[in-house]
Amino acid sequence: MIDVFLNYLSDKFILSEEESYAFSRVCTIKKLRRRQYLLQQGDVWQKNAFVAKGVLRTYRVDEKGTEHIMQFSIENWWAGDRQSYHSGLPSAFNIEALEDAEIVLIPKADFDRLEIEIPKFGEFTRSLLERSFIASQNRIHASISYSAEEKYADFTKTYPDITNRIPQHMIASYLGISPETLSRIRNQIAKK
Amino acid sequence: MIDVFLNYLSDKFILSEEESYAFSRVCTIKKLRRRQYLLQQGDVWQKNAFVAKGVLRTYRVDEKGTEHIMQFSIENWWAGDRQSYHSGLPSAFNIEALEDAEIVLIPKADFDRLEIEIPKFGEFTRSLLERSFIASQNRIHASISYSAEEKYADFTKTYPDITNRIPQHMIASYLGISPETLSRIRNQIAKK
DNA sequence: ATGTTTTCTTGATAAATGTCAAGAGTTTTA
DNA sequence: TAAAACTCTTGACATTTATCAAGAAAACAT
Repeated sequence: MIDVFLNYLSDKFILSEEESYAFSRVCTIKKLRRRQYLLQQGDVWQKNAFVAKGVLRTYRVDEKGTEHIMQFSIENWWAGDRQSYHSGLPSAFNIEALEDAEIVLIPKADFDRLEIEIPKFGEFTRSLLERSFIASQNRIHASISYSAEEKYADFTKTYPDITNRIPQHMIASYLGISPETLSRIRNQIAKK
Repeated sequence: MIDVFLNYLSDKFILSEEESYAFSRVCTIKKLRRRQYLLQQGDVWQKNAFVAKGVLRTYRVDEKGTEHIMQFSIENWWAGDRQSYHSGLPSAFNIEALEDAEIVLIPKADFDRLEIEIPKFGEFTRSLLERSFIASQNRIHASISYSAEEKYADFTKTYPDITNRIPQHMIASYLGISPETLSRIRNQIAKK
């Protein structure tokens, strides 16, 4: 499964054999069963997680016990909690596998070191962060501008690969609407 | 006004005199009157803008003509459009001064070069980006989890300096609620 | 200083969305 | 393979929020 990760990297920038080895040396594989947690609220997150297989959800639970999904991560995506990663404080998030999954883990210390030792890698993670930021700006725009129906249409268009792989009520949670409303929206669309 | 910018930088990392000079050489000052634009939809954004004085708003206009505010920028903050900056495509945003403002501008080419020539600066802009990303994650969390009243409480708590400096209906726009609803929420709060 | 524009409020009403509850269909688990 | 858990749908109703309209107050511009 480390191959999946090395292929991903070599697709993003030119990777020598030594560099490839430097990565493989610091990677560990974590296999998760469906419903199993990669991170639980209260734990400190000090690593980087690359999804080689499966689907994860990152979510928070509010005082009323309602879950709010911040992110889905599928193959070739990353998961984690940047806030806890940088602050060293306990995380407010849970990260859970929605399907059996295989995750490539790199400890923070190694990851941070490799970013410096392999400048192309540092540049890549920066551009990843830039794109993550832009994606989150787009999500904010959708959430303050769109109706529930428009939010759903935007989601399915932006993430077609995720749409059919996860329960509908989780898409509703991600969009900040109730599962019943989403069900009715889909019913409306089907009638058209 | 470049002093304000140089003070800001030297507060963030140790800045030698030569480095200080390197920055001042590439900066230009743009004075904006209230209502004047720093960026208009359709223009390509290829610079970095630091607010030395005043308040800016970054917003989009939808098909119905409704404005949606993505960001406010006050003294010691940055403004711009990262998407246009990196893609070279026309911006979907407008950036407008809400008060007379003074902006320090650095062309993209110079900025990108200084990030490399002065590694501490590159690290700083990266950490700025990390913090911007975390802030936008928090905004997403608020927007999918909170009621209109909670969103307003969260805003005033997170940005007390902005709250009293801009018209209420613009906070409503930023939060994705109608100005009437925000007015009623404030009325409720006042009664308690 | 005064006319103009902007901002905020309030009421009446409409529309969107949420909540609760029940049931059918599906998938998972033991 | 049967029971349990989960998922989705639908109806009835409640609540939240938006819209439209009008007027008062405040800020701005000449």
